[in-house]
Amino acid sequence: MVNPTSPLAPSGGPQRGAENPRREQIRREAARLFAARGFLGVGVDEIGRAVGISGPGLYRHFAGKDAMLADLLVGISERLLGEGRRRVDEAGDPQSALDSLLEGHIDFALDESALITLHDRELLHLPDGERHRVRSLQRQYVELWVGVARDTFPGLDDEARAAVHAVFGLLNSTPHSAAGQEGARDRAAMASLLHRLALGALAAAAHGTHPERARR
Amino acid sequence: MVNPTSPLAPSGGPQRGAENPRREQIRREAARLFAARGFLGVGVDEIGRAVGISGPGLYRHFAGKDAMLADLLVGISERLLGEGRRRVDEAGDPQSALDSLLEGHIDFALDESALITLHDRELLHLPDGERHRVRSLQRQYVELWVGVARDTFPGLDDEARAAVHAVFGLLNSTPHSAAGQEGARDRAAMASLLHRLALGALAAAAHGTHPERARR
DNA sequence: AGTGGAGGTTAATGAACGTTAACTCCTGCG
DNA sequence: CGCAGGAGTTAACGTTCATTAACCTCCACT
Repeated sequence: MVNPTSPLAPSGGPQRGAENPRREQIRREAARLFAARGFLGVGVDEIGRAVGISGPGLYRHFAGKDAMLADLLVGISERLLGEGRRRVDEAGDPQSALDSLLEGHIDFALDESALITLHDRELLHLPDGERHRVRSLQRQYVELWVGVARDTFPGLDDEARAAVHAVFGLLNSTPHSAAGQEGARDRAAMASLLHRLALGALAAAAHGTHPERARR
Repeated sequence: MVNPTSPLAPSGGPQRGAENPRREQIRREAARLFAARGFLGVGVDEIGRAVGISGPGLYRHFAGKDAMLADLLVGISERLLGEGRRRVDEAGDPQSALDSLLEGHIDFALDESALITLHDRELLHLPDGERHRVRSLQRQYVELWVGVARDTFPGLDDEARAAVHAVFGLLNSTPHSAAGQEGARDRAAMASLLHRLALGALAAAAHGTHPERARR
């Protein structure tokens, strides 16, 4: 038997999901359920039912419920950081680096809102080792943004880190408004709006100690 | 015996917490624990221990664990909406109404970060009746902001609601950054930063369909 | 043909947890 | 004095739930 904690495919393989379709299916359904009712609010039987097998059958693919959550959160964090670094490397100047970071994060928030929800909601339910790993990845991602934001807006000072956190809160708000009431505004309009909101926030933070009626 | 679901003090009394010190103590500790480990992650014994009584003794003050969460979330929502309405009524023009709304929400986010965390994290664990009530209050609060935001920034269109949601995400990010790493930046600086970020975001959203290099 | 392992199944186990029962203690009051 | 009832206590109950055990069934490959 194979130890499910170390999947067969070489870790960090090329693209995620190509390794084992059943594992990927479990990931998808577990993410959806965890986002909807919380990690502790979902039973393994329910996850099993969602993928067409029942309860303990999941243990052929994951070492346990914790391991599913860990897999999801580590995956998110690695994808965000990897994509982010790639985008910054490929950008010519700080401004386009920031635009690209925004675009990437917005795409992620819009396309994988379940994962974004888990990202900062369920971190506390991870076992210690995995939690520190995810925290470390998140920290590196924040630092990547802080550097780009400082280069783009030299006015940003020690406030940069807090401003970046706030912008993440802004961008990650989509699950709250999209899952909400009105008929789904189309993706492109939402992406554009989020982009403008975030840039406006950072620009205003860099400006001075007070808004000084900067509106028109 | 008194039915704990309907507290002795007339509902909607003048100021919260004056009614029964033990009840208020339970509220405080429960909020702290729920924010730290999630509603389902905290047992009643643990809440009891935190207030110096043990486990089932809580049932003399609340009808159940659900009722504690409901009390907290309804309380938050009512305070936010009530304060918000008061501030809008007292303001002369839309711009100062928006400033006042921002100030109130920022104060709340900075001073009661545990409650802010619960506000959008644990709504799904409420029983149906209470959940609809909280949702209704939250919706009214959003509408209050949307109206003021539209008056202040006439450029805001049907995007106003999504923009307001995003600004809430921004303002409510403080638990993530404050509980985080660096030495607690002092309250005033953080409040000012959040104020500028939020105003900058809304102003940028009102501008046009694209940022057009609006930075300097 | 046969075998071994991957991927399922159901039943059992053991712990955690919310809630209730039954009982005690203290205090204010007629 | 007596007693009602608010505030706690511990013990018991019933359920839920993650995990393990034991067993089964294909299928790939020698």
